[in-house]
Amino acid sequence: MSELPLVTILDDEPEIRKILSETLEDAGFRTMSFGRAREFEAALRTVTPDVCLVDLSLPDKDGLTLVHRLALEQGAIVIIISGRAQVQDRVTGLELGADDYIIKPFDPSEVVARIRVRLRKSKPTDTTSNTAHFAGWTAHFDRYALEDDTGRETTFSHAEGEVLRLFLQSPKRLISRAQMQDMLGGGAGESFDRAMDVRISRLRTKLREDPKNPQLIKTIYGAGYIFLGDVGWR
Amino acid sequence: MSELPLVTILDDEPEIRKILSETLEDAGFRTMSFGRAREFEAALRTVTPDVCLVDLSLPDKDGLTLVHRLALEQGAIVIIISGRAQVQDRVTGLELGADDYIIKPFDPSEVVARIRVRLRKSKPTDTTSNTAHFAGWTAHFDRYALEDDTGRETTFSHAEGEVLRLFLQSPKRLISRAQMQDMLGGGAGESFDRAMDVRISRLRTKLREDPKNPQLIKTIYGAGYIFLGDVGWR
DNA sequence: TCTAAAACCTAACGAATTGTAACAAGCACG
DNA sequence: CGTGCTTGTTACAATTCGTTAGGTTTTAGA
Repeated sequence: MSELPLVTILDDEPEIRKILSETLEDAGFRTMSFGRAREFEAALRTVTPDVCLVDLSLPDKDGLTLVHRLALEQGAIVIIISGRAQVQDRVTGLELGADDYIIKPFDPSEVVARIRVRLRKSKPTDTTSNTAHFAGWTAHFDRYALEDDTGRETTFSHAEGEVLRLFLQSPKRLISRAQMQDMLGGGAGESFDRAMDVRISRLRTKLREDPKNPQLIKTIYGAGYIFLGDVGWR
Repeated sequence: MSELPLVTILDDEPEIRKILSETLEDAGFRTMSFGRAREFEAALRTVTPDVCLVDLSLPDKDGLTLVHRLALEQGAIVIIISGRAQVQDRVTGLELGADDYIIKPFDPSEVVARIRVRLRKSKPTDTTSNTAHFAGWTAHFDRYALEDDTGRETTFSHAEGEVLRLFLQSPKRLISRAQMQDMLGGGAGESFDRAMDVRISRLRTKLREDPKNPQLIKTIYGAGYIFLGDVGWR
Protein backbone atom coordinates (compact mmCIF):
# COMPACT_ATOMS: atom_id res chain seq x y z
CA MET A 1 0.00 0.00 0.00
CA SER A 2 1.37 3.38 -1.03
CA GLU A 3 1.53 6.55 1.03
CA LEU A 4 -1.53 8.36 2.19
CA PRO A 5 -2.73 11.13 -0.11
CA LEU A 6 -1.71 14.61 0.97
CA VAL A 7 -4.39 17.26 1.29
CA THR A 8 -3.49 20.89 1.87
CA ILE A 9 -5.89 23.25 3.60
CA LEU A 10 -5.70 26.96 2.92
CA ASP A 11 -8.13 28.98 5.01
CA ASP A 12 -7.69 32.01 7.20
CA GLU A 13 -10.03 30.79 9.91
CA PRO A 14 -8.22 28.56 12.42
CA GLU A 15 -11.52 26.93 13.39
CA ILE A 16 -12.10 25.65 9.94
CA ARG A 17 -8.53 24.47 9.48
CA LYS A 18 -8.87 22.47 12.67
CA ILE A 19 -12.16 20.84 11.72
CA LEU A 20 -10.96 19.95 8.27
CA SER A 21 -7.60 18.57 9.26
CA GLU A 22 -9.09 16.41 11.99
CA THR A 23 -11.81 15.00 9.80
CA LEU A 24 -9.47 14.36 6.93
CA GLU A 25 -6.87 12.64 9.05
CA ASP A 26 -9.54 10.42 10.53
CA ALA A 27 -10.57 9.60 6.99
CA GLY A 28 -7.07 8.48 6.08
CA PHE A 29 -5.37 11.49 4.57
CA ARG A 30 -2.26 13.42 5.48
CA THR A 31 -2.91 17.14 5.83
CA MET A 32 -1.03 20.41 5.91
CA SER A 33 -2.79 23.60 6.96
CA PHE A 34 -2.03 27.18 6.03
CA GLY A 35 -3.61 30.47 7.03
CA ARG A 36 -1.97 32.61 4.40
CA ALA A 37 -1.36 32.16 0.73
CA ARG A 38 2.25 33.17 1.13
CA GLU A 39 3.04 30.30 3.49
CA PHE A 40 1.18 27.90 1.25
CA GLU A 41 3.11 28.95 -1.82
CA ALA A 42 6.35 28.62 0.06
CA ALA A 43 5.44 25.08 1.03
CA LEU A 44 4.58 24.20 -2.54
CA ARG A 45 8.26 24.39 -3.40
CA THR A 46 8.97 21.32 -1.33
CA VAL A 47 5.78 19.26 -1.40
CA THR A 48 3.29 18.32 -4.07
CA PRO A 49 -0.17 17.85 -2.61
CA ASP A 50 -2.69 15.50 -4.17
CA VAL A 51 -5.62 17.73 -3.32
CA CYS A 52 -5.71 21.44 -2.44
CA LEU A 53 -8.58 22.90 -0.46
CA VAL A 54 -8.66 26.64 -0.97
CA ASP A 55 -10.77 29.33 0.64
CA LEU A 56 -11.36 32.17 -1.75
CA SER A 57 -11.42 34.99 0.78
CA LEU A 58 -7.79 35.25 1.78
CA PRO A 59 -6.21 38.21 3.49
CA ASP A 60 -3.07 38.43 1.46
CA LYS A 61 -3.93 37.23 -1.98
CA ASP A 62 -6.74 36.81 -4.45
CA GLY A 63 -7.89 33.26 -4.14
CA LEU A 64 -9.05 32.85 -7.72
CA THR A 65 -5.66 33.73 -9.14
CA LEU A 66 -4.12 31.14 -6.90
CA VAL A 67 -6.65 28.54 -7.96
CA HIS A 68 -5.93 29.21 -11.57
CA ARG A 69 -2.20 28.89 -11.08
CA LEU A 70 -2.55 25.72 -9.05
CA ALA A 71 -4.74 24.02 -11.58
CA LEU A 72 -2.73 25.16 -14.54
CA GLU A 73 0.84 24.81 -13.38
CA GLN A 74 0.67 22.15 -10.71
CA GLY A 75 -2.03 20.10 -12.30
CA ALA A 76 -3.29 19.50 -8.81
CA ILE A 77 -6.84 18.76 -7.80
CA VAL A 78 -8.25 22.01 -6.50
CA ILE A 79 -11.41 22.26 -4.44
CA ILE A 80 -12.71 25.67 -3.51
CA ILE A 81 -14.37 26.08 -0.15
CA SER A 82 -16.01 29.42 0.00
CA GLY A 83 -18.55 31.49 1.81
CA ARG A 84 -19.47 33.24 -1.37
CA ALA A 85 -22.56 31.43 -2.49
CA GLN A 86 -23.48 33.32 -5.64
CA VAL A 87 -23.91 31.20 -8.72
CA GLN A 88 -21.59 33.45 -10.65
CA ASP A 89 -18.82 32.88 -8.11
CA ARG A 90 -19.18 29.16 -8.45
CA VAL A 91 -19.24 29.21 -12.21
CA THR A 92 -16.14 31.34 -12.57
CA GLY A 93 -14.37 29.31 -9.91
CA LEU A 94 -15.04 26.12 -11.80
CA GLU A 95 -14.17 27.67 -15.12
CA LEU A 96 -10.85 28.89 -13.80
CA GLY A 97 -9.78 25.37 -13.07
CA ALA A 98 -11.29 24.28 -9.78
CA ASP A 99 -12.49 20.70 -9.64
CA ASP A 100 -15.22 21.37 -7.15
CA TYR A 101 -16.80 24.21 -5.25
CA ILE A 102 -18.11 23.64 -1.75
CA ILE A 103 -20.12 26.30 0.02
CA LYS A 104 -19.73 27.27 3.66
CA PRO A 105 -21.06 26.18 5.98
CA PHE A 106 -20.11 22.70 4.87
CA ASP A 107 -20.33 19.24 6.35
CA PRO A 108 -16.89 17.67 6.79
CA SER A 109 -18.05 14.24 5.68
CA GLU A 110 -19.21 15.64 2.37
CA VAL A 111 -15.81 17.23 1.87
CA VAL A 112 -14.26 13.82 2.44
CA ALA A 113 -16.64 12.21 -0.02
CA ARG A 114 -15.91 14.78 -2.69
CA ILE A 115 -12.16 14.46 -2.22
CA ARG A 116 -12.45 10.71 -2.59
CA VAL A 117 -14.40 11.06 -5.81
CA ARG A 118 -11.69 13.23 -7.32
CA LEU A 119 -8.92 10.91 -6.23
CA ARG A 120 -10.80 7.89 -7.48
CA LYS A 121 -11.03 9.44 -10.92
CA SER A 122 -7.50 10.77 -11.12
CA LYS A 123 -5.64 7.76 -9.84
CA PRO A 124 -6.69 4.72 -11.80
CA THR A 125 -4.27 2.59 -9.84
CA ASP A 126 -6.59 2.99 -6.91
CA THR A 127 -8.78 -0.03 -7.34
CA THR A 128 -10.62 0.48 -4.11
CA SER A 129 -13.70 2.00 -5.65
CA ASN A 130 -16.99 0.18 -5.91
CA THR A 131 -16.38 -2.03 -2.94
CA ALA A 132 -18.44 -2.26 0.19
CA HIS A 133 -17.57 -3.61 3.60
CA PHE A 134 -20.08 -5.18 5.95
CA ALA A 135 -20.14 -7.75 8.73
CA GLY A 136 -16.72 -9.16 7.91
CA TRP A 137 -17.43 -9.33 4.20
CA THR A 138 -16.10 -7.25 1.38
CA ALA A 139 -18.10 -7.02 -1.82
CA HIS A 140 -16.15 -6.13 -4.95
CA PHE A 141 -18.78 -5.09 -7.43
CA ASP A 142 -16.32 -4.41 -10.22
CA ARG A 143 -15.19 -8.00 -10.34
CA TYR A 144 -18.23 -9.72 -8.89
CA ALA A 145 -16.48 -11.17 -5.91
CA LEU A 146 -17.37 -11.59 -2.28
CA GLU A 147 -14.41 -11.62 0.05
CA ASP A 148 -14.37 -13.43 3.33
CA ASP A 149 -12.83 -11.99 6.49
CA THR A 150 -10.05 -14.49 5.93
CA GLY A 151 -9.53 -13.25 2.40
CA ARG A 152 -11.19 -16.12 0.57
CA GLU A 153 -13.32 -15.15 -2.37
CA THR A 154 -16.51 -16.39 -3.94
CA THR A 155 -17.95 -14.97 -7.10
CA PHE A 156 -21.52 -13.87 -7.47
CA SER A 157 -23.55 -13.48 -10.61
CA HIS A 158 -24.86 -10.27 -12.07
CA ALA A 159 -28.38 -10.87 -10.79
CA GLU A 160 -27.15 -11.67 -7.32
CA GLY A 161 -25.04 -8.55 -7.42
CA GLU A 162 -28.04 -6.41 -8.19
CA VAL A 163 -29.83 -7.63 -5.12
CA LEU A 164 -26.79 -7.27 -2.94
CA ARG A 165 -26.18 -3.79 -4.24
CA LEU A 166 -29.73 -2.75 -3.46
CA PHE A 167 -29.36 -4.02 0.08
CA LEU A 168 -26.01 -2.39 0.66
CA GLN A 169 -27.29 0.90 -0.65
CA SER A 170 -30.11 1.01 1.87
CA PRO A 171 -28.98 -0.83 4.95
CA LYS A 172 -31.30 -1.02 7.91
CA ARG A 173 -34.19 0.14 5.79
CA LEU A 174 -37.18 -1.83 4.69
CA ILE A 175 -37.06 -2.73 1.03
CA SER A 176 -40.37 -3.77 -0.41
CA ARG A 177 -40.82 -6.42 -3.01
CA ALA A 178 -42.20 -3.85 -5.41
CA GLN A 179 -38.94 -1.96 -5.15
CA MET A 180 -37.06 -5.09 -6.07
CA GLN A 181 -39.33 -6.06 -8.90
CA ASP A 182 -38.35 -3.11 -11.04
CA MET A 183 -34.82 -4.37 -10.89
CA LEU A 184 -35.56 -7.55 -12.76
CA GLY A 185 -38.77 -7.15 -14.68
CA GLY A 186 -37.31 -4.89 -17.29
CA GLY A 187 -40.28 -5.45 -19.54
CA ALA A 188 -43.86 -5.64 -18.40
CA GLY A 189 -42.67 -7.63 -15.41
CA GLU A 190 -45.68 -9.88 -15.26
CA SER A 191 -43.87 -13.01 -14.37
CA PHE A 192 -44.49 -14.20 -10.90
CA ASP A 193 -42.39 -13.00 -8.12
CA ARG A 194 -40.91 -16.13 -6.75
CA ALA A 195 -37.91 -15.08 -8.78
CA MET A 196 -37.06 -12.49 -6.20
CA ASP A 197 -37.26 -15.01 -3.41
CA VAL A 198 -34.93 -17.29 -5.22
CA ARG A 199 -32.40 -14.56 -5.83
CA ILE A 200 -32.40 -13.71 -2.17
CA SER A 201 -32.20 -17.33 -1.22
CA ARG A 202 -29.13 -17.75 -3.41
CA LEU A 203 -27.57 -14.64 -1.99
CA ARG A 204 -28.18 -15.87 1.53
CA THR A 205 -26.40 -19.07 0.72
CA LYS A 206 -23.35 -17.19 -0.50
CA LEU A 207 -23.36 -15.08 2.63
CA ARG A 208 -23.49 -18.32 4.62
CA GLU A 209 -26.65 -17.29 6.39
CA ASP A 210 -28.29 -19.73 8.73
CA PRO A 211 -31.63 -20.46 7.01
CA LYS A 212 -33.41 -20.70 10.32
CA ASN A 213 -31.98 -17.49 11.65
CA PRO A 214 -30.57 -15.12 9.04
CA GLN A 215 -28.46 -12.37 10.56
CA LEU A 216 -28.00 -10.08 7.59
CA ILE A 217 -31.02 -10.34 5.34
CA LYS A 218 -34.13 -10.36 7.47
CA THR A 219 -37.54 -11.12 6.07
CA ILE A 220 -40.38 -8.89 7.16
CA TYR A 221 -43.44 -10.99 6.64
CA GLY A 222 -45.88 -9.28 4.32
CA ALA A 223 -43.69 -6.23 3.78
CA GLY A 224 -40.32 -7.02 2.30
CA TYR A 225 -36.74 -7.40 3.42
CA ILE A 226 -34.32 -5.48 5.52
CA PHE A 227 -30.57 -5.64 5.48
CA LEU A 228 -28.96 -5.42 8.89
CA GLY A 229 -25.33 -4.65 9.31
CA ASP A 230 -23.19 -1.58 9.03
CA VAL A 231 -22.10 -0.84 5.51
CA GLY A 232 -19.13 1.20 4.44
CA TRP A 233 -18.55 1.97 0.81
CA ARG A 234 -14.93 2.60 0.06
CA MET B 1 -14.25 12.51 -30.51
CA SER B 2 -15.01 15.25 -32.94
CA GLU B 3 -18.73 15.14 -32.27
CA LEU B 4 -20.37 17.14 -29.56
CA PRO B 5 -20.51 15.43 -26.19
CA LEU B 6 -23.79 13.68 -25.49
CA VAL B 7 -25.56 14.46 -22.22
CA THR B 8 -28.56 12.42 -21.12
CA ILE B 9 -31.16 13.90 -18.80
CA LEU B 10 -33.25 11.63 -16.61
CA ASP B 11 -35.87 13.48 -14.62
CA ASP B 12 -39.56 12.95 -14.17
CA GLU B 13 -40.43 16.64 -14.27
CA PRO B 14 -40.91 17.89 -17.84
CA GLU B 15 -40.13 21.44 -16.73
CA ILE B 16 -36.69 20.51 -15.59
CA ARG B 17 -35.97 18.41 -18.63
CA LYS B 18 -36.85 21.37 -20.80
CA ILE B 19 -34.70 23.86 -18.91
CA LEU B 20 -31.73 21.52 -18.84
CA SER B 21 -31.86 20.46 -22.44
CA GLU B 22 -32.20 24.02 -23.68
CA THR B 23 -29.36 25.33 -21.56
CA LEU B 24 -27.13 22.44 -22.43
CA GLU B 25 -27.75 22.68 -26.12
CA ASP B 26 -27.01 26.38 -26.03
CA ALA B 27 -23.79 25.50 -24.27
CA GLY B 28 -22.75 23.17 -27.05
CA PHE B 29 -23.88 19.71 -26.04
CA ARG B 30 -26.16 17.18 -27.61
CA THR B 31 -28.90 16.05 -25.26
CA MET B 32 -31.41 13.27 -24.84
CA SER B 33 -34.16 13.51 -22.25
CA PHE B 34 -36.05 10.76 -20.45
CA GLY B 35 -38.85 10.83 -17.92
CA ARG B 36 -38.60 7.23 -16.87
CA ALA B 37 -35.72 5.01 -16.02
CA ARG B 38 -37.05 2.29 -18.26
CA GLU B 39 -36.94 4.42 -21.36
CA PHE B 40 -33.48 5.57 -20.45
CA GLU B 41 -32.21 2.06 -19.99
CA ALA B 42 -33.70 1.06 -23.31
CA ALA B 43 -31.85 3.90 -25.00
CA LEU B 44 -28.59 2.87 -23.39
CA ARG B 45 -28.57 -0.19 -25.58
CA THR B 46 -27.91 1.93 -28.63
CA VAL B 47 -26.14 5.05 -27.42
CA THR B 48 -23.29 5.67 -25.02
CA PRO B 49 -23.62 9.06 -23.35
CA ASP B 50 -20.62 11.00 -22.15
CA VAL B 51 -22.45 12.48 -19.19
CA CYS B 52 -25.60 11.25 -17.43
CA LEU B 53 -27.70 13.60 -15.34
CA VAL B 54 -29.91 11.58 -13.02
CA ASP B 55 -32.64 12.63 -10.68
CA LEU B 56 -32.79 10.32 -7.69
CA SER B 57 -36.52 10.44 -7.16
CA LEU B 58 -37.84 8.48 -10.09
CA PRO B 59 -41.31 7.04 -10.37
CA ASP B 60 -40.38 3.65 -11.70
CA LYS B 61 -37.02 2.81 -10.25
CA ASP B 62 -34.65 3.40 -7.43
CA GLY B 63 -32.29 6.10 -8.63
CA LEU B 64 -29.30 5.06 -6.58
CA THR B 65 -29.30 1.57 -8.04
CA LEU B 66 -29.28 3.10 -11.46
CA VAL B 67 -26.43 5.43 -10.56
CA HIS B 68 -24.31 2.59 -9.34
CA ARG B 69 -24.98 0.53 -12.43
CA LEU B 70 -24.23 3.47 -14.69
CA ALA B 71 -20.94 4.22 -13.02
CA LEU B 72 -19.97 0.58 -13.06
CA GLU B 73 -21.11 -0.58 -16.46
CA GLN B 74 -21.37 2.48 -18.62
CA GLY B 75 -18.20 4.16 -17.50
CA ALA B 76 -19.97 7.44 -18.08
CA ILE B 77 -19.76 10.55 -15.98
CA VAL B 78 -22.73 10.47 -13.64
CA ILE B 79 -24.09 13.60 -12.01
CA ILE B 80 -26.93 13.33 -9.53
CA ILE B 81 -29.46 16.10 -9.49
CA SER B 82 -31.68 15.67 -6.51
CA GLY B 83 -34.12 17.38 -4.25
CA ARG B 84 -32.86 15.37 -1.31
CA ALA B 85 -30.50 17.71 0.44
CA GLN B 86 -29.39 15.60 3.38
CA VAL B 87 -25.66 15.25 3.76
CA GLN B 88 -25.99 11.50 4.08
CA ASP B 89 -27.76 11.31 0.73
CA ARG B 90 -24.99 13.24 -0.93
CA VAL B 91 -22.24 11.19 0.66
CA THR B 92 -23.70 7.84 -0.32
CA GLY B 93 -24.49 9.12 -3.80
CA LEU B 94 -20.89 10.12 -4.28
CA GLU B 95 -19.57 6.93 -2.76
CA LEU B 96 -21.69 4.84 -5.08
CA GLY B 97 -19.98 6.26 -8.12
CA ALA B 98 -21.54 9.62 -8.85
CA ASP B 99 -19.09 12.27 -9.98
CA ASP B 100 -21.08 15.17 -8.62
CA TYR B 101 -24.23 15.88 -6.66
CA ILE B 102 -26.25 18.97 -7.45
CA ILE B 103 -29.14 20.01 -5.25
CA LYS B 104 -32.47 21.26 -6.50
CA PRO B 105 -33.27 24.00 -7.09
CA PHE B 106 -30.21 24.45 -9.23
CA ASP B 107 -28.94 27.09 -11.57
CA PRO B 108 -28.56 25.77 -15.11
CA SER B 109 -25.32 27.64 -15.69
CA GLU B 110 -23.75 25.90 -12.73
CA VAL B 111 -24.80 22.56 -14.14
CA VAL B 112 -23.06 23.47 -17.37
CA ALA B 113 -19.95 24.54 -15.51
CA ARG B 114 -19.81 21.33 -13.53
CA ILE B 115 -20.29 19.21 -16.62
CA ARG B 116 -17.44 21.06 -18.32
CA VAL B 117 -15.15 20.44 -15.37
CA ARG B 118 -15.79 16.72 -15.55
CA LEU B 119 -15.31 16.55 -19.29
CA ARG B 120 -12.15 18.59 -19.04
CA LYS B 121 -10.72 16.12 -16.57
CA SER B 122 -11.65 12.97 -18.41
CA LYS B 123 -8.86 12.99 -20.89
CA PRO B 124 -9.89 11.71 -24.28
CA THR B 125 -8.31 8.39 -25.09
CA ASP B 126 -5.73 8.95 -27.72
CA THR B 127 -6.61 6.46 -30.42
CA THR B 128 -3.81 7.69 -32.64
CA SER B 129 -1.33 5.73 -30.59
CA ASN B 130 -0.51 2.16 -31.38
CA THR B 131 0.40 0.91 -27.96
CA ALA B 132 -1.76 0.47 -24.92
CA HIS B 133 -0.87 -0.48 -21.38
CA PHE B 134 -3.21 -2.31 -19.04
CA ALA B 135 -2.98 -4.61 -16.06
CA GLY B 136 0.69 -5.40 -16.58
CA TRP B 137 0.28 -5.98 -20.30
CA THR B 138 1.38 -3.89 -23.24
CA ALA B 139 -0.41 -4.27 -26.53
CA HIS B 140 1.54 -3.29 -29.64
CA PHE B 141 -1.03 -2.98 -32.36
CA ASP B 142 1.50 -2.06 -35.01
CA ARG B 143 3.23 -5.41 -34.78
CA TYR B 144 0.41 -7.53 -33.36
CA ALA B 145 2.25 -8.32 -30.18
CA LEU B 146 1.18 -8.64 -26.60
CA GLU B 147 3.93 -7.95 -24.11
CA ASP B 148 4.12 -9.48 -20.69
CA ASP B 149 5.14 -7.54 -17.59
CA THR B 150 8.39 -9.47 -17.76
CA GLY B 151 8.91 -8.45 -21.38
CA ARG B 152 7.93 -11.72 -23.01
CA GLU B 153 5.82 -11.39 -26.10
CA THR B 154 3.01 -13.30 -27.74
CA THR B 155 1.47 -12.41 -31.05
CA PHE B 156 -2.19 -11.96 -31.66
CA SER B 157 -4.09 -12.17 -34.89
CA HIS B 158 -5.98 -9.45 -36.69
CA ALA B 159 -9.38 -10.58 -35.46
CA GLU B 160 -8.17 -10.85 -31.90
CA GLY B 161 -6.64 -7.41 -32.19
CA GLU B 162 -9.92 -5.92 -33.32
CA VAL B 163 -11.69 -7.17 -30.23
CA LEU B 164 -8.86 -6.15 -27.95
CA ARG B 165 -8.75 -2.68 -29.44
CA LEU B 166 -12.50 -2.31 -29.00
CA PHE B 167 -12.18 -3.23 -25.36
CA LEU B 168 -9.22 -0.96 -24.76
CA GLN B 169 -10.98 1.95 -26.39
CA SER B 170 -13.95 1.61 -24.07
CA PRO B 171 -12.72 0.19 -20.82
CA LYS B 172 -15.19 -0.25 -17.97
CA ARG B 173 -18.05 0.05 -20.43
CA LEU B 174 -20.63 -2.55 -21.11
CA ILE B 175 -20.32 -3.59 -24.72
CA SER B 176 -23.19 -5.57 -26.11
CA ARG B 177 -22.80 -8.25 -28.72
CA ALA B 178 -24.76 -6.11 -31.14
CA GLN B 179 -22.29 -3.28 -30.75
CA MET B 180 -19.43 -5.62 -31.39
CA GLN B 181 -21.02 -6.94 -34.53
CA ASP B 182 -21.48 -3.40 -35.77
CA MET B 183 -17.96 -2.29 -35.11
CA LEU B 184 -16.21 -5.42 -36.20
CA GLY B 185 -18.19 -7.57 -38.56
CA GLY B 186 -19.37 -4.27 -40.04
CA GLY B 187 -19.69 -5.91 -43.43
CA ALA B 188 -22.53 -8.15 -44.50
CA GLY B 189 -21.50 -10.61 -41.79
CA GLU B 190 -24.80 -12.38 -41.52
CA SER B 191 -23.28 -15.41 -39.96
CA PHE B 192 -24.43 -15.93 -36.49
CA ASP B 193 -22.63 -14.64 -33.59
CA ARG B 194 -20.92 -17.51 -31.92
CA ALA B 195 -17.92 -16.22 -33.80
CA MET B 196 -17.71 -13.38 -31.32
CA ASP B 197 -17.70 -15.74 -28.37
CA VAL B 198 -14.89 -17.67 -29.90
CA ARG B 199 -12.87 -14.55 -30.54
CA ILE B 200 -13.27 -13.50 -26.96
CA SER B 201 -12.46 -16.95 -25.74
CA ARG B 202 -9.23 -16.95 -27.70
CA LEU B 203 -8.37 -13.49 -26.48
CA ARG B 204 -8.95 -14.58 -22.92
CA THR B 205 -6.55 -17.42 -23.36
CA LYS B 206 -3.83 -15.09 -24.60
CA LEU B 207 -4.42 -12.80 -21.64
CA ARG B 208 -4.04 -15.87 -19.43
CA GLU B 209 -7.43 -15.38 -17.87
CA ASP B 210 -8.67 -17.94 -15.43
CA PRO B 211 -11.61 -19.49 -17.28
CA LYS B 212 -13.59 -19.88 -14.09
CA ASN B 213 -12.99 -16.35 -12.93
CA PRO B 214 -11.79 -13.92 -15.58
CA GLN B 215 -10.49 -10.67 -14.16
CA LEU B 216 -10.20 -8.52 -17.25
CA ILE B 217 -12.98 -9.48 -19.62
CA LYS B 218 -16.19 -9.93 -17.68
CA THR B 219 -19.33 -11.47 -19.10
CA ILE B 220 -22.64 -9.95 -18.15
CA TYR B 221 -25.17 -12.67 -18.76
CA GLY B 222 -27.71 -11.53 -21.30
CA ALA B 223 -26.09 -8.15 -21.81
CA GLY B 224 -22.55 -8.27 -23.12
CA TYR B 225 -19.00 -7.85 -21.93
CA ILE B 226 -17.06 -5.39 -19.84
CA PHE B 227 -13.34 -4.84 -19.93
CA LEU B 228 -12.11 -4.01 -16.47
CA GLY B 229 -8.70 -2.56 -15.93
CA ASP B 230 -7.15 0.82 -16.40
CA VAL B 231 -5.91 1.52 -19.88
CA GLY B 232 -3.25 3.96 -20.92
CA TRP B 233 -2.46 4.65 -24.56
CA ARG B 234 1.03 5.72 -25.44
C1' DT C 1 -54.74 -22.36 21.71
C1' DC C 2 -55.87 -24.26 17.37
C1' DT C 3 -56.62 -23.97 12.32
C1' DA C 4 -56.45 -22.45 7.80
C1' DA C 5 -54.85 -19.24 4.56
C1' DA C 6 -51.29 -16.50 3.09
C1' DA C 7 -46.49 -15.62 2.66
C1' DC C 8 -42.13 -17.36 2.24
C1' DC C 9 -38.07 -20.80 1.36
C1' DT C 10 -35.61 -23.61 -1.62
C1' DA C 11 -34.50 -28.00 -4.22
C1' DA C 12 -34.97 -29.25 -8.69
C1' DC C 13 -35.97 -28.53 -13.49
C1' DG C 14 -35.31 -26.48 -17.91
C1' DA C 15 -34.83 -22.73 -21.37
C1' DA C 16 -31.69 -19.45 -22.74
C1' DT C 17 -27.11 -17.95 -22.85
C1' DT C 18 -22.25 -18.51 -22.91
C1' DG C 19 -17.52 -21.19 -23.11
C1' DT C 20 -14.50 -23.76 -25.83
C1' DA C 21 -12.57 -27.91 -28.14
C1' DA C 22 -12.48 -29.77 -32.53
C1' DC C 23 -13.12 -29.40 -37.25
C1' DA C 24 -13.01 -27.23 -41.74
C1' DA C 25 -12.57 -23.61 -45.07
C1' DG C 26 -9.71 -20.00 -46.83
C1' DC C 27 -5.30 -18.08 -47.79
C1' DA C 28 -0.22 -17.15 -48.10
C1' DC C 29 4.06 -19.11 -49.05
C1' DG C 30 7.24 -22.13 -50.72
C1' DC D 1 0.27 -29.39 -53.96
C1' DG D 2 1.73 -29.43 -48.94
C1' DT D 3 2.40 -26.73 -44.70
C1' DG D 4 1.09 -23.46 -41.42
C1' DC D 5 -1.79 -19.83 -39.86
C1' DT D 6 -6.16 -17.53 -39.31
C1' DT D 7 -10.93 -17.66 -38.46
C1' DG D 8 -15.73 -19.05 -38.83
C1' DT D 9 -18.75 -23.14 -37.79
C1' DT D 10 -20.40 -26.89 -35.16
C1' DA D 11 -21.28 -29.52 -31.22
C1' DC D 12 -21.44 -30.14 -26.76
C1' DA D 13 -20.43 -28.70 -21.87
C1' DA D 14 -21.18 -25.28 -18.39
C1' DT D 15 -23.51 -21.43 -16.37
C1' DT D 16 -27.24 -18.37 -15.38
C1' DC D 17 -31.61 -17.58 -13.79
C1' DG D 18 -36.65 -17.78 -13.95
C1' DT D 19 -40.26 -21.18 -12.99
C1' DT D 20 -42.42 -24.93 -10.61
C1' DA D 21 -43.70 -27.52 -6.79
C1' DG D 22 -43.85 -28.95 -2.37
C1' DG D 23 -42.59 -27.91 2.25
C1' DT D 24 -42.15 -24.51 6.20
C1' DT D 25 -43.20 -20.35 8.70
C1' DT D 26 -46.18 -16.58 9.96
C1' DT D 27 -50.44 -14.38 10.74
C1' DA D 28 -55.39 -13.80 11.37
C1' DG D 29 -59.40 -15.37 13.25
C1' DA D 30 -62.22 -18.27 15.83
